[in-house]
This record gives sequence, C-alpha cells and structure tokens, in this order.
Amino acid sequence: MATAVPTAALPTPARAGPAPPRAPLRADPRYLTQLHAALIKSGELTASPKSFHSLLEAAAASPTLLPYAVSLFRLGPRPPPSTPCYNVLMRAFLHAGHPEDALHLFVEMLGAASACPDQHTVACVLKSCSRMCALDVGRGVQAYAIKRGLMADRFVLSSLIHMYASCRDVSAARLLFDAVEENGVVMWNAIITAYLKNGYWMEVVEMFKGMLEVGLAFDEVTLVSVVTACGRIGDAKLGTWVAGYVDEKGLVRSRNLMTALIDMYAKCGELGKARRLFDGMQSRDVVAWSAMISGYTQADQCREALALFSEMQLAGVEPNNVTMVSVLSACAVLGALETGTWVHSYIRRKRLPLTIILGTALVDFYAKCGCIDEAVEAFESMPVKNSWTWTALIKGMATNGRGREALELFSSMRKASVEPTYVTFIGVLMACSHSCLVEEGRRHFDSMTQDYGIKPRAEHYGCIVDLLGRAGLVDEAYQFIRTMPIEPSTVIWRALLSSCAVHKNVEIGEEALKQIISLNSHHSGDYILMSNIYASVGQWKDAAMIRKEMKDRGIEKTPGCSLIELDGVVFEFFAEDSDHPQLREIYQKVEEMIDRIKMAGYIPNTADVRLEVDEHEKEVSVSHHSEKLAIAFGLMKLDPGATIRLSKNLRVCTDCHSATKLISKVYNREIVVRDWNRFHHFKDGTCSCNDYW
DNA sequence: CTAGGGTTAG
Repeated sequence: MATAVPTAALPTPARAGPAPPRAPLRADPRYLTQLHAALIKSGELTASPKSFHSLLEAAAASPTLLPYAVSLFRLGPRPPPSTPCYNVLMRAFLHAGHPEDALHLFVEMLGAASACPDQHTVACVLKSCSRMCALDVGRGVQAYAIKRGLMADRFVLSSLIHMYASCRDVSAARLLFDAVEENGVVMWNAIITAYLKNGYWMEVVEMFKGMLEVGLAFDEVTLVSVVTACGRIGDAKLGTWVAGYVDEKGLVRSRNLMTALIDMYAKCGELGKARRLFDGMQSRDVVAWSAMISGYTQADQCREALALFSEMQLAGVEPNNVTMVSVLSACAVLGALETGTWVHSYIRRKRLPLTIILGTALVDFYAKCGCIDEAVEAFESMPVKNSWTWTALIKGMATNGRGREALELFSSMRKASVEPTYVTFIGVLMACSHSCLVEEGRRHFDSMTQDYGIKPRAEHYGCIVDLLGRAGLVDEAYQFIRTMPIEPSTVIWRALLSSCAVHKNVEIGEEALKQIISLNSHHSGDYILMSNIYASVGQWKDAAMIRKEMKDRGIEKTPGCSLIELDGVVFEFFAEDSDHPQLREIYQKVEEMIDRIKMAGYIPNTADVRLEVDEHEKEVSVSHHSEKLAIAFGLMKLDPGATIRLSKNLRVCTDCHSATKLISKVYNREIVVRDWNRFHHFKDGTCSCNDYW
C-alpha cells in the first residue's frame, strides 16, 4: 500500500468525537490507509460501527482496493460486521467478477451473530446466481426469501426474474412477472430483458407495443432492449421510431442507448445512419467502437471495419476481446494476415481473455489466411473449445486441401465428446470433396442422419454433388440431384455445372444451366462456365451464342478482383486495372513475369477469352487478370523470401493457375491464393490442390 | 448500501 504522502498533507487525525469528514473518503489508497490508521489510533474504528462501514464502503468502491476491503472486513480491530457491511462486501465481489465469493459470504452471513440477510443481501445473492447460471442455488435463495417474507421487495423480485432469465428459464420468469400485482417499469424491464437474453425478440417488441398501448411508462433501459431486439429481427420501422423519440427527448447523451441504436441500424443494413449516430456521439467507449466495427464487418465492409479500428487506436480507446472478434473476422475475410497477426500479438501482450468466441475467431482467421499450422497452434492454445471451434478448424483443413487431416480432426472431436452440428458436416463433406475422398464422403453423409440425427440441408446435398461431380461421376451426381428429397437450389445446380466444366460434359451442363435460369437467380459466372464448356469441346458457335445471350439479358460479368496486403494495408486489384498509382511499373513487371515463365514453358490459355479479338489481344487480356497484377505487385514490393498471399472473389482460372505454378518456380516464391472456396499453395512449380479444384 | 441495458465466432 502506498504511504509516500508527506504527513503534513494528511487530514488532521480525528480525535474522539464526531465521525470524520466524508470528503477524504474517496477510493484513493493514500487517503484510505492514512485514515484507517488514524481511526485505529483514535479508537474510533471499534467505537463507531458507522465509521467502520464508511471506511469499508470506500475501499469496496474500487476493484483495485478489494483485497484491502477484505482485510478490513476480516482483521481487527473492528466492530463485528453488520448486515450492511456484509452487503457492501458482497456487492464488491459481484462487481469485481467474483460471484462465487459473494455466495460464500452469504453462507457465512447465515451463521453470523452480528448480521442477518435482508432484501439487499438477497437481491445481491440472486445476481450472483445469475452471473454463475446457478439455477439450483437461485431456487434455494428464493425459498429463503419466501421464508423471510422478502418477496414483496421490488429489487428482490426483479433480481429473481433476472436470475431465471439468465438460467434460461423464461417461463419461470414470466410466472413471477404475472404474479406481481402492480408492475412498474422496473419489473417490465426485467421481463423484457429476460426475453431479450433468451432470443425471444418478437416478444420484446410485442411487450413494448403493449406498454405503449396502455400508456405505461418506459425508460432508457426499456428502449435499449427494444432497439436491440429490433436489430435482431430487422424491424427498422420501430427502431427508427425509437431513434426519433431519443432525438426528440434529448436522450442522445445516453451512451448505451446510442450504442444499441448504432447496432440496430447496422443490423438493418443502414450503415450510413449507424455511422452518423456514431459520429455524433460526444464520447465513445470501447463498446460503441466495437458496435460500429462489428456493423461494418457484418455488412461485409471489412476495409471500413479495419479503417475504423485504426481510428479507434488513434482515439486512444483500448480494444477488448469483443472488439478483436470483429477485427479478426474482418481480417479473415480480407486475408489481411499482417493485421490479424498483429491483433494476435496484441491479445497476448495485453492478456485479453481468450474466450471461446475470440479463440474461434482466431482459428478461423488463420485458416482463412491459409496459415493452417498457426490455426492449429491457436486451436491448441485455447483453454476451452466448443463445437464451433472444432468446426472452424475442420473447415480450414478442408479448404486448404488437407482432407485427411480434417477427417482425423473430426474423429478426435468425437472422441472429445463434442457434438457436431450441421455446419461441422459441411466441413467434413467439403474435406471429402476437395480431396476427392468419394467413399468417405458417402459414408459421412449417411452417418450424419443415421448416427447424429441431423437432417441434410441443401448445403450437404451440394457437397455431395460437388464430390461426385468433381470426381468425374457427373452422371451419378445428376441422378443424385434427381432423387434428392428437397427441391434442388441454384447452388446445387451450379455445383453440377462446375463439374461439367471440369469434365467437359456438354449435355448435363446444358441441363444444369437451364435449371439455374429457370430458378431466376443466374450469375454471369454460370453463363461463362457454359460458354467455356462449349469452347473446350470446340463448339465455338454455341460458346459465342451463350455470351451473346448473357449480354442480351443484360447480365454484367462480375469483375475479377484480387486483394493483397502490404505493411498492414490491403490493396485491391481488378482485371485491366487502371486506377493504381504505380500502374506502369506493375504492367511492366507483368510483362517481365510472362516473358520469364514462357521460357519455362508457359503457354497462355486463351480458350476461355472473349472470341471476337485476335490471339495477341487474348494473350494480353489474360495477362491482365487481377491475380497476375497482384502477384506482380507482390513481387515488386515484398522482401525476396516473403510468401505472396492474395485472395480473390472468383475461382482461379486455368491460365492463372498454370502461370502461378511457374511463377512460384521461376521466382522461387511461395504463393498462397485463396479463391472463393478454397486455397492454393503454390511452391516450386506445383500446387497443393494437385490441379484438382 | 439497493435493479435493469449496448458490442462477439463456424
């Protein structure tokens, strides 16, 4: 304890008599220890239980002084602790995140002669039960409250409702609520948050509307719950009404409410409105920043999310574990390895709690950046894992082409008695399809229903179609679709169409495209695949016709786009990019690259290019694909030994795939490319996908 | 001495 304050600066030692002035009773260790000493010296501490209580209360007010408060409570000289003294210390335990200590103190209190639990005690104990999800203890405390006649207390009742809500027993909470004669806003808030916590968002909105109808008073807390629920169900209308009310009543200073509104707007897709509220806040705490960042991440505006994260750091607000979840998932989407790695080291340096959610985000981030070893390391460093965590790693293994290891992980997961979900099986089946493990795939698909009672969804059927189709069993894949118990979706037909492209199957390809068009959600990629199928078997006229059809229907080709990160900044390249400051150098580098790999045997594959131009133009066009520009940029900017990592929005085309293999050899570089559904690790002239993608 | 609220992964 610090005692470096000169004696002259001390408050005058209290003589026996009136209680010491309240002014110095701030939670400042210097004043407190000095005052404590003075009270002992004057004998006042033992003489006046009030002084003791004040001192204890002051110490308990600050979490850093909690050990001091405890020793004050435990060690003499002091009067026997009264009921309020117990209550103060219990609340301090709860506040400091030690609900179990609060419970222990309650038990001790039951046997103490100097104190007897009152309504304050019971409310606090119930809150501890909420925090610990201790339903049985909570019920016991309720029985105690009934015996002691404390059930009429509004604080006891609302704490009890919260306890049941936290323990996922909403109906018990509702029974209590209904049993109360005159419910005020506090009780309404209790039941509303009970619904909110358990995901009954419609009920939250309904109850609020009911309050409005009968003209009941509501407050800020009510509105926070209502707005949060609006965000979850996408009820922008009610949410906007609340925003208007907040504006009108001048509640803009309420940070929690503003944060809830930001979250609501973001979840309803109104990022601009969310940002305007955020910018208008007088003070933004870590939760407000986190809400805005997660808004951008969830809206798939990951670059904005990262930009806001760096603004947050400039503003001097320390991120917490929740912030980092959103930041990491933005990094995962962008393939921003440097930024994410920095986040990981920050987490370690600041010892942020590696919760299941944060750990899972970390595993997912590394896996989505193609760093599967680091993903495994992160996985192993986690103290507690759940089904999501295992699933993230299994999926990561699958997309990185390590199907066998993914399946081994799945069996370890089962050994660890972690229940797989339907998503886990998507990962398992993806592992099989990316690694061409046909028999295993069929087996797991059957076992999913038989052994785990999980009904296959469209995604699973899609995986099987993909698995069979890519393995060359295109007819069987087609038959599989025809006998499926669900209506085949575009996704499923699209999987079939891509395998037709791999195996040059015109007939089934045509059928698949027909089905996709009839379902009315065709992409440019579907037409391009079909056109490529025709081109690959020499049906040039049909290929041209499909392209024309696409044009006539006004379907724009999705521009290819590649991302590459450099010194923590994510650069974006488009095919035929004309918007980069170092364009000339980049195109020069591309030319040099193409010349060098041509000497190593590269032959440009121009079969898939628009047909109305001459051969040279086709070659140039292919050489300006976004990933070639990005790789050239990487070669220019990165250290000679550094791995080039990029991620792109479409699938890698055949030409870029063979070119990249040769680049990895000629330039002696590892290149990792993430396309829209898997990874390619290029090294020494070969690719981890074994040309099977 | 008293409640209740906002941000989070596959």
